[in-house]
Amino acid sequence: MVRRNEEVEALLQEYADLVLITGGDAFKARAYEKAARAIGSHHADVAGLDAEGLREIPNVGRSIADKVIGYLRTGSMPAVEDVRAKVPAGVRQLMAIPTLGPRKAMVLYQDLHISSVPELLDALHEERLRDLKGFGPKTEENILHGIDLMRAAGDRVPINAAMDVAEEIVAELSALPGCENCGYAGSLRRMRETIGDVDILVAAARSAPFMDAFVTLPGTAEVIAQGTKKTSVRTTKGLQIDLRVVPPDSWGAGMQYFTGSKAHNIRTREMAVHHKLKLSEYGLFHAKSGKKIVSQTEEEVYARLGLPWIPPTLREDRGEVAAGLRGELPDLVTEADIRGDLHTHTDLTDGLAPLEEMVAAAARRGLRYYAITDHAPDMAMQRMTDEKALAQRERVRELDGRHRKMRLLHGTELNIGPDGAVDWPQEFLRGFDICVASVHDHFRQGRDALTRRLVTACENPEVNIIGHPTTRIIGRRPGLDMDLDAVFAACARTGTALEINAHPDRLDLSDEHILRAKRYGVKFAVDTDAHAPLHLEYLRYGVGIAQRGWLTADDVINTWPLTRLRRFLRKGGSAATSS
DNA sequence: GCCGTTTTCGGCCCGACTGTTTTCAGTCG
Repeated sequence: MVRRNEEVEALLQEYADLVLITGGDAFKARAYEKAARAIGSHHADVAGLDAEGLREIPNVGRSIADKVIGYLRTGSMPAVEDVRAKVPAGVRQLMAIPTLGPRKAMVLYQDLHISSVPELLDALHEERLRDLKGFGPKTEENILHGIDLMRAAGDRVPINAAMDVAEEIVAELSALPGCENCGYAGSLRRMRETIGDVDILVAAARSAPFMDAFVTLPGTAEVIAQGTKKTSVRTTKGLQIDLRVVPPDSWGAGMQYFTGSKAHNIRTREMAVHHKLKLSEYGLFHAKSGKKIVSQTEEEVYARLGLPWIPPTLREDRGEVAAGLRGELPDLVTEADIRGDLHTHTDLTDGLAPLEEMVAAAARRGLRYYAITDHAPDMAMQRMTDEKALAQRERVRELDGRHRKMRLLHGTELNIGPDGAVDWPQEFLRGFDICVASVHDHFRQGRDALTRRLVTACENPEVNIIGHPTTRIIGRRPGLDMDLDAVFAACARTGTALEINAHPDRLDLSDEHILRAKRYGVKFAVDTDAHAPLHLEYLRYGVGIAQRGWLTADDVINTWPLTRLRRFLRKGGSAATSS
């Protein structure tokens, strides 16, 4: 079963938002936010905890523990229901618009009775916001821009949300008698950064039992269509899921077809036509006789077209077919290749778990090395100091060696200031094993200044990795406007790696940027940026994006043995060219 | 509402930026 933590997290976060919208105590809202975050990233399923167990989660006290227990028992939380009755759900949706917070959302609702994004757009076009206190022309512009950003993300969901649902359904359907094969296909299998709808494929002689089970799964809000070959539902969270059942011997052709992409399928079908064949979801057939040739596995289908099996993450019609024909498909990096995580946090700054817990979780995942990179002092809210960093280093050195197979690196995530300088003087930086450097503020400096800023950071001899290089937040904040080619060139020249941040809301760099950067000879680091042990699992999404960027293990520094990695970390050493 | 080598009350991640004001509220990280 899916953990109930996410649903409890969402509920507590909603309550926190509603407290703010209704002008309640900001500290109380903050308390609920912190509890929501802690529960969402707690390792154990809250459904299995009693009040005492819940209170062991940091930032969960008596009041919230009791509310959660009540909710898990009855399916409702009265405090939330009360405040929901006062504020329409749409008002909270307004807060999803960047630059629109709880106060402005409340003003819009109270003064203009606006409680949805379309109503807000109408009001904007009718210039009804002009008279509101605190709303000027720039506010209008920012709101319009924010709505555009949200629209661009459309109804797509982050990949981890889709993955959780898909894996749950695959597990359920796989357990049914008669299931020969079951898996997810579509953009999820291709590891796109966001997912529009989830495609599940089953191979079975009879489809009815699967269709019946599918529509009655918990979480199904609406059955959009139900047939013998295809059934579609919408979940309570609004995600559409299509289930297709194919005959057992059509499994391979079905997976190939439903995995896509559309452009890749057009390319492969053209090749079939060229060979006087016809490719469909049921198999590869002789065009004239209609006689089936192959259909059981993807490998067979590709082989009959003269191609090696093409990894799903490459199936975007970006040259994978031509590369396959030439026998030049890259040997893609896999999750198993990753030996270490080079960007992680603890509760010394904004992480949720103590150093010891993060390290233990990393060791359990079988990592061979692990870097702790808490925030640096220039991010004022994190309250980092020299003393804290040094004390942490001492603790890291003590812990190092306790996990026999995993070495620890002590690092930091520096802030790249407006001029490209970072938090600490060089001498202090030299004490770290590894330095990630990231942009956390001044996002709108202008293209030239931003480019110079990143290039300057690369040129710092102590900076090893540029963290979340564009700083985009998917669906919320566009990437920095800078000359990426200049930055990529600077990384290659200085021996600075670019991060592929695996957090599902970031996935930064994106696949297209990776493809571009690789041409400069840049090296990459696939990191989780974990703020809790559970986040270490995000690695798979980072690896997915790396694969979509055609990266091999050699391109990714945290697949390397530690000795080679250490050489790379001494910038100017020869590691970047040797292998 | 949570929390405690400043403890059971009184703090709570702090500072900067933006856009609106004309001294500051709201938003963000």
